[in-house]
Amino acid sequence: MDHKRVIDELIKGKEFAKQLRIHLNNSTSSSYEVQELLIHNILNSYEKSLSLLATHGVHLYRSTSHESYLHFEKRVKKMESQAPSSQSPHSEFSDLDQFKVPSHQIFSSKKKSSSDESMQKLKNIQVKVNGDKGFQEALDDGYSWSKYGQKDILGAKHPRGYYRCTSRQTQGCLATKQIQRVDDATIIYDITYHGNHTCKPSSSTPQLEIQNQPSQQKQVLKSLDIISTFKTENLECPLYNLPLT
DNA sequence: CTAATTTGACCGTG
DNA sequence: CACGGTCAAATTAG
Repeated sequence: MDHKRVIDELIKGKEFAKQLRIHLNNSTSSSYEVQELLIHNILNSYEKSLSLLATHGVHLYRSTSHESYLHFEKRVKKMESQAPSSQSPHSEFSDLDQFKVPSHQIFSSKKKSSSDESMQKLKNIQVKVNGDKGFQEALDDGYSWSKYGQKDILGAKHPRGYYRCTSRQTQGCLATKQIQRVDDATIIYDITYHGNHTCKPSSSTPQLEIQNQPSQQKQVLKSLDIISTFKTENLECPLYNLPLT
């Protein structure tokens, strides 16, 4: 249920913010990286919440770089102006019920549903990574991916890599992801997941998950190599009911 | 040798 | 028509 997910995300964000406050009040034991991680996670919670609210590809909110938090207010305004329908910029999230639209209704409200393919979920998951080890983990997140393309993106220094699940042939798994290095100084990769895996994770590397419980301190502190990897949720995808060749 | 990646062409979308 | 995503031939890795 999207309602619950949004609330979970916002709770996460709140917890991250609390942790950040603790870290800021205790500057001796707090590294810059941890602080940045917490900020990053807070923003991620917002982004996830917003993309949940912008349900089902009707409106997609994408963040493009870690600079997002530097221009956070600008971005918020932009997002608000892009936000669907009549939500006030200051609408409380406790008003979530107003966004709780049955999914079939959302689908039917889509203007051009050219094919079921356009219903595919898009998940923008920004993974911040330290060093080469982290890069490997960003590539190898529990599934096996094969690269099928690479593209230079206009403003970006680094090209974007396009990967698809290797079990596309065998299991018809249509999951896809993009990895883009965002910055030189702190090595950040923007990873966008499309669709869900219908296959099982094949790699020995377990998928990192962030639990839905509010207490995630250990998880956060553990993830200095992969600063944040969010669980690829099992959003149902109508595409997978289609016959596969 | 086969499998995976690279890379320019192609193509749809805004 | 430019940009971003995908295809597929060529090339490299295993």
